[in-house]
Amino acid sequence: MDGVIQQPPLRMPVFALVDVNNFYVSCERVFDPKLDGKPVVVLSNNDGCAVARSNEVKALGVKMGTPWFKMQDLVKQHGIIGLSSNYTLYGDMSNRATAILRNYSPDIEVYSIDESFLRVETVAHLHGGKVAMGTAMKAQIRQWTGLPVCVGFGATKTQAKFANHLAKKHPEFGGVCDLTAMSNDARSAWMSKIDVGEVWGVGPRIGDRLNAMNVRTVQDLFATSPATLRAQFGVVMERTGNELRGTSCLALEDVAPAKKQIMASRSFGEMVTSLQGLSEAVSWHVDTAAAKLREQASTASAVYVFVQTNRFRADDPQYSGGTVIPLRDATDDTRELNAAALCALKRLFRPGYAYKKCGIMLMELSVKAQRQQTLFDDDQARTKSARVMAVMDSINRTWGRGTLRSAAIGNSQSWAMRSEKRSPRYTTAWDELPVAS
DNA sequence: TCTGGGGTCCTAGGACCC
DNA sequence: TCTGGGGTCCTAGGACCC
Repeated sequence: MDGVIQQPPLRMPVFALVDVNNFYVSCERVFDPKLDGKPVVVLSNNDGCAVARSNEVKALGVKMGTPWFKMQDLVKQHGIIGLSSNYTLYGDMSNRATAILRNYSPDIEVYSIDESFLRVETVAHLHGGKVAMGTAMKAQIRQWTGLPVCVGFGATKTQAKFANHLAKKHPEFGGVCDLTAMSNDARSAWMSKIDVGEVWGVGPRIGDRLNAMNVRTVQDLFATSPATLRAQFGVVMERTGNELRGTSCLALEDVAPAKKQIMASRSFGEMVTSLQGLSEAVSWHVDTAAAKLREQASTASAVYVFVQTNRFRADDPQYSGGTVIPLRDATDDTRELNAAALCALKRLFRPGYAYKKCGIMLMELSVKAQRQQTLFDDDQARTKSARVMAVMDSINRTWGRGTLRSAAIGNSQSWAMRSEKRSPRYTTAWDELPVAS
């Protein structure tokens, strides 16, 4: 009607969860089609554990986190292919998939490297409905990046997660499942078939306790009263139950909140026994974490450092320790953070141990622009520090991390992690581009 | 020989204050 | 012999997520 402002109808929220199947393995397969149909695992740093498994490997019963050396029998029997993780490649592929999703809905939360939530209630009709929209996203991501995804729709994030699980595990959905379009009977039937441990927010511990209460399936949890969940498990599980029943409690976080702490740590490729070796590794971690700190325009007021021996070698003498150094002034200067970290390390270090791992955490972060001035502030020094850091970040952005780094890190890096089976950085390094022949 | 790394939130309990 | 009540802040530990 002319002259009348039409109020949009109030719509209940609808969330979509788009998730790449076996993400790391799928990235590898995009560039090496010979991996298709073969059992493939991608290994954690140091080529330690399986962190991604192809369906063929899952079918062999290999669990997430299984150490590579413990699956050598299966590797020989079934020809499992193990690849070192290539986070540069995965990060770039993730950005490409996310860019496509942004064209479908402006309300998007990039939840992890391989999953995004979207609010779709105001845009799904543009694509002919939710399932049609999901199918279109799936096809476009496949065509433009080569990655396979599944899509789940629900009235809440927890429901969307569940719908995504159905889409992934049950071929009859064709990779796209809309829980909001199901009849109550159909929904309960599916929920009755799935283990309660699959619900988002139910981990191994709570899963066991729920089982002990005879809550075994998703439907059982659906039917458990909020009061019971509150009394037995607390507010988080109460919320999970409400979400499962369709009351949205978890909002879409379309702007990522700044991190409250930033951590960097690694196991060593070889054991480290000297203070010098540990110092180099700690400085390396400070470089990494401080770059992230500046990226989110924060400063840190404390640095935590920890060291550990190899807890899996029961016969070796064991030692682990950590300590926090508070800083007088909040800072984002790598050099100041590093000085504090090395001071902490000197306190922690005990000779005579074979160290396996160390790490640092930047804590008590605050927004740089709101930094508290202190009595002894030296503005000139601050400005100079900011310039040095800006140059360092800019060089490292262009030429790759570690191009310009603290001298404290050294060049030998005997502690560096193993990564012997890494694929090329096909999309981000000129000299590693794929070649068509 | 070989066992990942990076986060968040909640709760309970103690210290301390008035 | 009797021994308050309410509140905040901090920390450690436990649970979860990918």
